[in-house]
Amino acid sequence: MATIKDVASAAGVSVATVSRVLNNTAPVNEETRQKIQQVMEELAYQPSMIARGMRKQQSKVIAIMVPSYENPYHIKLFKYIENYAKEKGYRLILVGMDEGNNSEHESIMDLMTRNVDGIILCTYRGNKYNIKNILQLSKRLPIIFMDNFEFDEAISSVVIDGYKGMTEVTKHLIKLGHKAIAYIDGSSGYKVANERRKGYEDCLAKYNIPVSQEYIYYADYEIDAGYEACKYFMEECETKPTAILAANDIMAIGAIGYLGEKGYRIPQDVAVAGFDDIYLSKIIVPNLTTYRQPLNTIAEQVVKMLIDKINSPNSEEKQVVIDGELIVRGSTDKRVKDKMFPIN
Amino acid sequence: MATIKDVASAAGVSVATVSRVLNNTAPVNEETRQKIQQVMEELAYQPSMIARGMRKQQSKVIAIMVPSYENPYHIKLFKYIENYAKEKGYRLILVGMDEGNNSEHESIMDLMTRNVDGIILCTYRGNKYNIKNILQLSKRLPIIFMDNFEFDEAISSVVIDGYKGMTEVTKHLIKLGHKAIAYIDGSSGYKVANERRKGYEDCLAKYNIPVSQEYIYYADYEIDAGYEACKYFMEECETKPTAILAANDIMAIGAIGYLGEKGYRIPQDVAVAGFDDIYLSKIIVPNLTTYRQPLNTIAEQVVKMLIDKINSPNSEEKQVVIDGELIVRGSTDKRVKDKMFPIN
DNA sequence: GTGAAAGCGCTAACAC
DNA sequence: GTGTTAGCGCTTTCAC
Repeated sequence: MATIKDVASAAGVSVATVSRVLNNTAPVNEETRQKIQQVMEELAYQPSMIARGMRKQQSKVIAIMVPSYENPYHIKLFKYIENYAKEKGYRLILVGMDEGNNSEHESIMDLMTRNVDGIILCTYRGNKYNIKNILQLSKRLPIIFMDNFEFDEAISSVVIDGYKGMTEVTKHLIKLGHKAIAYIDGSSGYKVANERRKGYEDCLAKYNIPVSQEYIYYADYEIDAGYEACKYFMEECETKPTAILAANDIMAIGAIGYLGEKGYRIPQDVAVAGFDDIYLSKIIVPNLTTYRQPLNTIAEQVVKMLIDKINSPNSEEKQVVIDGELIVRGSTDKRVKDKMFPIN
Repeated sequence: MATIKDVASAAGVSVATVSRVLNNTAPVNEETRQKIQQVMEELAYQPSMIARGMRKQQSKVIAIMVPSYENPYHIKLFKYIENYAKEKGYRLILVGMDEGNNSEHESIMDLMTRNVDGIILCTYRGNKYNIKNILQLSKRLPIIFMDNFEFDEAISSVVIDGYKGMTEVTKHLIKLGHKAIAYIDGSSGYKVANERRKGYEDCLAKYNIPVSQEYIYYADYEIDAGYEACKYFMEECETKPTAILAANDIMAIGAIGYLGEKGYRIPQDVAVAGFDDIYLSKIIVPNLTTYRQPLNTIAEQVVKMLIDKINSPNSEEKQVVIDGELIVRGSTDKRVKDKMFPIN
């Protein structure tokens, strides 16, 4: 790779001048500029982002940390965020937290040694001690949380309104006549999961349906857990539920897998609903009723907030809550026909 | 972030000595070493990878370029490769080529400005002109191709034996009694796609089944195309096929989506098979017959080859071909029962 | 309008 | 066994 020095000497000017035309940072004689540009062409010169970053102490890259690569929800989110970030001149790097034993804290430190300008933290699953640590880090490195876990201190976050969303889905099930509605919880103990479950519980209560602990299975957002949860409901519960609601789509799909294997009809025997609206919801048969997260809006918002924070580190922290939308499909309402195409 | 200079002055030594204990590059007095390590602890010092990379002209990061983020196949591959790379001290960055109009060439240039040490090119879809360009780049930056497109020159690549694989799947269908077997092609024109299709064609020929152009639909590896292809076969072909074979799983799943919508029974009315064995194959009902790519082996191989190439840039290029395995499931053989769990 | 030079954080000669 | 120094490729004062 040609360096700025190569360009300078080939053009018979100093590196400073080359830098000036590169960055439009000071007026340069038109002729000289032409000459320099021409040389840059010839040498196929590309400025080293590394050197530039080192000098300016910023890299124009941001990282997004997700719990795992397996859930299409996060991959899709990554894609949207990458698009918005690109528009603003930032590259994105994806960090999955499922493999190895790296804690969020370690990963963030690692990212800092690579000069990332900011981080989008998509799920925090560490312990209380680590939370303190991360909050500490967030004083030095802009971080936007997408997990609204309970804090003493204010942090910047953008989340969907899980309480409201789950209330809507539950209501939908109740309106359909269900009373025995089981719930597959997410990673219990964190606010996102708690909020969603509370939406379910409060909605039941509102319609005078008792909330039974037997009908709540504490899982981890993964597909296999959805399968296991459903197995538990159908094989262990005194009265089998007529509807199963999961804290995310992927677990709902696990549940559908179990029901399919055992020959239950969906939704006639058991209705199933999820949360997220990943594309699998339209692939699975029957199509999955769910609560759509407007990923595009979320992505736009989160990128905007992060970049604002990068540009003015001392601006105050703010919380943004975004609304989703109930999507009714065949897994709860048999009148709705499956319609896969187009998927996107 | 504390710098090496901070550590040095806090420990009362020179930066060189600190660097020595950091890299174990020369003997250091035990007491001094202790002192330095203690100071590093206190300051939570982490060496800047950027500065180190700048100095050593290498970043310890490799990039993997994939056609899109939508196909779980590539995401899974990314995950495996990331694991092996991590073992060797490399970080991975993921670059999807589907959005925006960046060519492979531009993306590679961009990556070079960020000092990536090597690239895994998972699919090449540019034109002939660009191929020359990329081959040129591969002289300066180690690249391993996972697409075995036709070249004059030798390049390093690791690919699965698509010809053999597709032959096996086709044979399986024929053994089941099918004669009207339609084929959904991948991105036609590239060797991977051509090889797979040829496997299908040659196998038909071997069993004296005429190869009909009507039964070949040229698609693009995406799910929607699989749906469209199937629609074409079932609505336009004079004699409807009794089996549909797709160049990858995601298209097979698109086809299943169409068949499901229209009420065809699988495999009784139409059998469907794919290629890859992504996890969706076990989620879809009925489970998909496919040809399993041993991603773990592939990942290990590709990382090894890339790192070898990084370490000795002038070693000769080599091609590695890996075998897969036919996986028979309910989408072709109704005796095989669906079994989703565990998914991984 | 342009050049010389310092410096971002690190490693590696080279000297002692 | 340790310190001094040059330099990776760039940006940015500060002179002129």
